[in-house]
Amino acid sequence: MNSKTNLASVYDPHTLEKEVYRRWEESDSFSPSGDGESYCIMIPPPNVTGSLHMGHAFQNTLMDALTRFHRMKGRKSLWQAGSDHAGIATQMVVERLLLAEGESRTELGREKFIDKVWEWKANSGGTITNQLKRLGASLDWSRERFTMDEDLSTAVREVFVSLYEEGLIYRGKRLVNWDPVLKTAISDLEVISEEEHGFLWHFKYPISNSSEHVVIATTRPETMLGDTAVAVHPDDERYAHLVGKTVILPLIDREIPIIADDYVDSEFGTGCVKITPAHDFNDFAVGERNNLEVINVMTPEANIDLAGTPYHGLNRTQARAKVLEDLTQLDLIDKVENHKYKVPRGDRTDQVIEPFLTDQWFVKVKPLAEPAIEAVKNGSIKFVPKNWERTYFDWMENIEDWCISRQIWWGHRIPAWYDEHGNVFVARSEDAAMQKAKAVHGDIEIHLRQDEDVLDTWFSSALWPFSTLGWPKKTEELEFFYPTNVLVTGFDIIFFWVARMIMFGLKFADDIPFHEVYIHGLVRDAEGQKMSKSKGNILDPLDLIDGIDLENLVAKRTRGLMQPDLVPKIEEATRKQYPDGIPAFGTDALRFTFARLATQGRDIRFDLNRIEGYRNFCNKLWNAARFVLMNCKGVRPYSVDEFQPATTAEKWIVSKLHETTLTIEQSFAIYRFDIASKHLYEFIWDEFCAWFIEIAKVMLRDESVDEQCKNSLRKTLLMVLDATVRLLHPLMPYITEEIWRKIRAENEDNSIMFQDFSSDRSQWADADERATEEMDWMKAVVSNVRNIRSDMNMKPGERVAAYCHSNNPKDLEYFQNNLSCIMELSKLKSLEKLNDSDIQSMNMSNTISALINEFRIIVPVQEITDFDEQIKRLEKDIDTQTIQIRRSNSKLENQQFLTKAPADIIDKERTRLASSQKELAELIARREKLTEMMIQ
RNA sequence: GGGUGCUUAGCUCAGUUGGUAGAGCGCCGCCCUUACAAGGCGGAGGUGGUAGGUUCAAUUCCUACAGCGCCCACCA
Repeated sequence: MNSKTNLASVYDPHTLEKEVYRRWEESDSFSPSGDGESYCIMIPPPNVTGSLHMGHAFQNTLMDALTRFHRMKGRKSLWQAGSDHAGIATQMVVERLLLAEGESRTELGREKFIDKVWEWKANSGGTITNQLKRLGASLDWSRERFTMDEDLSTAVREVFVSLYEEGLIYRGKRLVNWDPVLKTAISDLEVISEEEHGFLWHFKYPISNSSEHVVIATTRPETMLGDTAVAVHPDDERYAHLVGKTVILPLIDREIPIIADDYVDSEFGTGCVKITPAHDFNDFAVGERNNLEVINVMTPEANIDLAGTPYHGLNRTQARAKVLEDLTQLDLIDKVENHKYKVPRGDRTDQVIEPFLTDQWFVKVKPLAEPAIEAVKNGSIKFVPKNWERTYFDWMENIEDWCISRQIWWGHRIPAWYDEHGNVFVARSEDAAMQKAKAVHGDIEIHLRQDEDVLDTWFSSALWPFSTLGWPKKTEELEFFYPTNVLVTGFDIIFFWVARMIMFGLKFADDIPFHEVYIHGLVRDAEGQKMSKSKGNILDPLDLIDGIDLENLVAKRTRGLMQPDLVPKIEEATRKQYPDGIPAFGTDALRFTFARLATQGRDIRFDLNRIEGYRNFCNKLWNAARFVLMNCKGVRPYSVDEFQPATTAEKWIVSKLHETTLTIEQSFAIYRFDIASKHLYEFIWDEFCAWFIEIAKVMLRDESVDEQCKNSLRKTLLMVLDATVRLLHPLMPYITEEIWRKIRAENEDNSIMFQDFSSDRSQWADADERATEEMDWMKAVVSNVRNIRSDMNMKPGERVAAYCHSNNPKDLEYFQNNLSCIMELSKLKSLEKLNDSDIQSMNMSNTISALINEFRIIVPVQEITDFDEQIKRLEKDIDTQTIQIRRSNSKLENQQFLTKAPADIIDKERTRLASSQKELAELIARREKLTEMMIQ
């Protein structure tokens, strides 16, 4: 019996959490159940190569809280699990592993390499999903999906073919962002441009048949090998006479025209620009306008590809050096200036990206973007916080076609087949392509070759909200859960993912993919730095849950660094910051910390002090539960109907509970996890523990309190604890499950996960005003006595006698009702009520008194040693009140204020003035008293 | 260059229809009181980035400026 109803004496999250999660999983608690309205969240599928970082932990805590909240509210809830094949990232990981074993991707060949990737996925791909379980994530694992699953691949082909047939996917030779290390095209979004130091070189290009030359400026000397024109602004009078003439391109001796084009900024450099259409996006556009030749001078590796020249085979750096050297020899360098400019680098490789002319597949995005813009404009989809909508519009309204082909192997292969003549057949399968081919060629033998490229990973991600639910099949799940309720994600993938899901959802699933988009901030370290491996400031959420010793932490932070020379610095910083490693805080504390920090529109700084505080909060709750369970043995869990609070304190705590419940429900509805967690914390710690339990202790111990009343108290203790853990469950699933199961120990198999989040207790709110007034009065009396005690340096345990006086009937009633609580909570030996004549005759020297409304409480004191300090403190309070009175007076004397301010504000000001005056009188009296005592 | 966010107690941050400010941690003092020292009680600490404006009244609305940050953009 005891083991069943008692909680372990020490809060130990570690064993508790594993056991609880195991039970949930075994009882299949995460699948949608019940017959309520649908609630659905799609997990942003983590990369299959990933491991859980703080961002994931934060984001998934919020999603889990939402899912649990709505599940408890009775909705049939699905949190869809799954992961993303992450084309480039995964290919790089597996390639690196192969390399370590002495194998290479190219030697292995496409088929075998892909087999290797699947093999790797089977062995190591589940890391992050297992880590999510440690977070308490109630994802429906039975529905777990992978973007390369057969069903999802079918969806990808379906979408591709449909778009192609509609003319919204096309293939073409375009200048694209080319990563020369990966040797693939990447999208605009995958290019990160950062300002770097460089030079602006001024070259002299000789004018044909003339001794003159023009001076052009460039940051990329090596691309001059591919120049096909020099351009000036049409209105630039300095060069007007040159337009139409030609220059001889140095080193190559190619004759190229001088043209006029608006693109040129006359103010910049010399006002003459070299035009290299094959290696610059702007120049490409200029070339198209002016019918310039497009000369590619680079290989896919970004080496110079000019057979017969001395530059052939040189890489970019070498080529630049040689071009500069050769031009110097020819005295064609006019000058060199320092120059800051933006260098585009690939987000995966950090290598300089080249504009490169290749055949690629593109999505024509504008027609898709229009309805997607409209969906947000008309409020069908709401961003939270709303200001992200502007970011969304800015991008969507200026959207460029999306390059979706990638020259890698791991991914969805493009469903396009070519015959020997270069005809392309886009179809859902090779057979279907063959049929299309035969329709063209007749029934002859045709050899089809599938396109080598795969699709951008984000292409399949864009389908995630409906492909995971079975689309293109019309499944029940699709019907029931789509559109989903909310997407929880970071601002960094609004363009990559959110926008594309909206476009594709509207296009193919005939509806928006989600009603709301909750954008959360970035998790940074305690100093506000972005967490990154190379900074060595990464916190692993699992280390916060389980704890980690210093040596392991150092090892973890310094292992596998891209720049090994950073090791000593990182080690030193880590040893300094965590001399004792990181203690175990437990999942609930971590989750609560995230919730508490999740303020809107702001990044969050993760500070260990914060999580420690919330670990303490878990401990507080744990011990409060222990107290309740210990004192309520044999008390049957109440039902709402039979609940009838007997005492004022009960009425008060129940109305507080009701108030808290409402706040939390409202907060969840607007994604204010910070507000919800704040109110939970305050209710539990400052109301339930600090006052109600303390009152209950007094009354349960008080022999004059009858048994019926005590039983009512016990029921209320249990009832409030029960209700509280349910309110807390979405944020702290483990500890609340454990406590709740002890409360409801009669039913082993049940889980808090499926209990009502809150019952309708609105009828209890009626009790609150009276009860709250009385409780506030009692708290004020106790606080005042405590204050006097502390000021007078009385020992906390020392019982003192006290007296009180009031002629107000209400005070006297409250006094009667709360006598034992006041005495116990303020550690009084006695509390004698004085009448008017007692007060008159009483020797008030050596006493300190306080006034609560009209209720005066008088505490005799001895042995005051620090009069000066006490008087100084009083004088400060006197000053404060004096200033307040002056301020109130000046307001109340201001005719403008009296005529223009609303009546309630004026009343409030009058009340404030009155209470300040009363307070001031008290303070002055106390000061007089002290002065008097000091003189004695 | 365009956009956007932030600037409130030592630190990290709250403050939703304008009525002069709160929390956690830290700090100071007293306590191991039978749920909890991962605790209890009490306390100190803020000219709300700067300068104007609107208003009886501004942390809250408007303008300008400063500092920090982020996003977007084709200036060689």
